[in-house]
Amino acid sequence: MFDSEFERSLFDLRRAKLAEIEKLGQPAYPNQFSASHTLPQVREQWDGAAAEQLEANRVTVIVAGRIMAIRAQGKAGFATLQQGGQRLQIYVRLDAVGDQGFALYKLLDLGDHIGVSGYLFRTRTGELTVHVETLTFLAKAMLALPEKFHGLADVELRYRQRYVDLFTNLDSREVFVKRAKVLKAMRRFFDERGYLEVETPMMQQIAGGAAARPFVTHHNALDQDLFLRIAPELYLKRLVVGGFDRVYEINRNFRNEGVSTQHNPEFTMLEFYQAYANYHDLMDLTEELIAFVAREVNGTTITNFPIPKGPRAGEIVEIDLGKWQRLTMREAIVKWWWTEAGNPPMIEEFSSSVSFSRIVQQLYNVCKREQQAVGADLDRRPPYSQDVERRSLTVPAAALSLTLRQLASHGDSVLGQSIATVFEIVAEEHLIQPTIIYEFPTAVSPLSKQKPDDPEWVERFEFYIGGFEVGNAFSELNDPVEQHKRFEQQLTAREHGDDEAHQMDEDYVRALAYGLPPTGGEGIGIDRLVMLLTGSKSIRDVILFPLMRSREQKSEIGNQESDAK
RNA sequence: GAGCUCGUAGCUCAGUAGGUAGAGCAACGCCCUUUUAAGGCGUGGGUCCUGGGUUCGAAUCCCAGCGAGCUCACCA
Repeated sequence: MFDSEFERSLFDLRRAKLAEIEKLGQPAYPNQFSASHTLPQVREQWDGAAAEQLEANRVTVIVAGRIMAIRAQGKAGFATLQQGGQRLQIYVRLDAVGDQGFALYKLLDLGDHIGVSGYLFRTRTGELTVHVETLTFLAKAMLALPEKFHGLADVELRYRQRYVDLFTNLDSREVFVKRAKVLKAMRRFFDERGYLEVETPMMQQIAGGAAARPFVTHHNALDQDLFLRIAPELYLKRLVVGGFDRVYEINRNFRNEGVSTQHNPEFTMLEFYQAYANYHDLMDLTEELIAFVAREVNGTTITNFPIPKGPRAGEIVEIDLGKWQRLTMREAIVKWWWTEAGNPPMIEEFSSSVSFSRIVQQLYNVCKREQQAVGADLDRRPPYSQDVERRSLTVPAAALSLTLRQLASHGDSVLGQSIATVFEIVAEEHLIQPTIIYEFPTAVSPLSKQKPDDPEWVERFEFYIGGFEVGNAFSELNDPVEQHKRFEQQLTAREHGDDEAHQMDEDYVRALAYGLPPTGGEGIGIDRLVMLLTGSKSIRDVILFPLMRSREQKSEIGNQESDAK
């Protein structure tokens, strides 16, 4: 518990002060305090009250809070209490609180919790202040608070000791208040539209519904391995089969992958399903939902957001969550086609691996030329921010080169994957303003329904904001025979080394065999949406306790107990 | 998994032509009855992330490790 001798001796000192406080007749750890107002209530009600008004009609309040600043001044003194994210100053003077009360005041430290009763007034400088008449000790801070002006700035400490971050950095607290509002707004949105909120298994025997590697755990009594879910999708659709036409679930998914400013191994996802709807209905619903949540949380659809990745990383852009554009994946590739690569591809060229190879080759040639122009030593890719002009071509070059080889050896079976790769390379960085990208290759969408007129493409869309994907939706594949076939294709991919390929789920296919009505379903990354709405540049800033590598624990408090006697 | 950057007092940070460490806040003592990053006088507090190496001498230079941030890869 203690990081140093400094902390250990401070702890001892505070214990001694606690003993002194008890001698004054105040319990060291009282178990209750009845306040008349919270600090936010006091501020709301009397922030506008003038000094004369408070003098004429004396207002007595009983409030509690944590001491965030304390300034003793001889036989009087001030302190600033904090509660509910707000602050209120108190004024303590010997002739008002008496010897015992003032003795207690002198034993108080930064971080202590106290209760006071007294009347409101304004100081010379006009600050609303409680003129204290009685002081009640509530709990002691046994450790030193961070520096009062800068707060806790070390990001590692802010994540590991979030409890300190939350009361020292009120901006941090505000993010999580907003996060709660996001969840509340979403529930309201779906509840009002007749969706049923449900909870499906987090521990699953087959981790399905997404392409990702799962965490494995074990049930002792059943002696059976289980997976933490990577998505609730397959269970939610079973519920639609069961007759719950509209369901949603907001809960954690777990994916055994790296961490980044947009990824945490456990993250919160909203998934919802609506019978008799298709992906076009969901596009409308998505635009409505995001704008609704933005207005509920921020009062506006405008948000200022620091772009977290890509060539414009760090740039703060104004995003209007009420204004959307829609493009097919193929249209997006054409729209953001590199001008250096010549004329953009024609739609027909996406339909065979031979013609698509030529498209990929054109992009790859640009990378080669640029690399040669910059210099042959460009094996290592310069950071985006230092070389925006060059479009930082080594990584795209590597991906494009791999794609070319795959197309050459596997032909049409990797066409879908290749198109998705090209989309990410040319288009993703441009998707700052809300954009729906629809029509995905069937090969990368094992759970989506094909377009009636073109079985190589599915009725699926993803939406992008701020340069990253926020949600994913599709018309659900409800043909059990086709679903079984898609699972088998995934198994083949798995055998070829794709350990993120979907597993076979026979029971899910059986559920479909009972008849899933035409259904649209969608998943939205809540953490990312919260980032957008709070202007946070890292997902860790919107997760209370992000995953951190474990650290050695130091001496325990129990040891200190015995030492202190 | 890779690259770049960082790690000095409880906190926020100084300190490189290599000479065994400083400031502010916090703490402790004293003064001060309208202050607010209160003020004044005084005091204590550091395995300079860890382990090696170079050197007469390392917070500083080199190597390895640990932790973190960022960028990238993977994904939502």
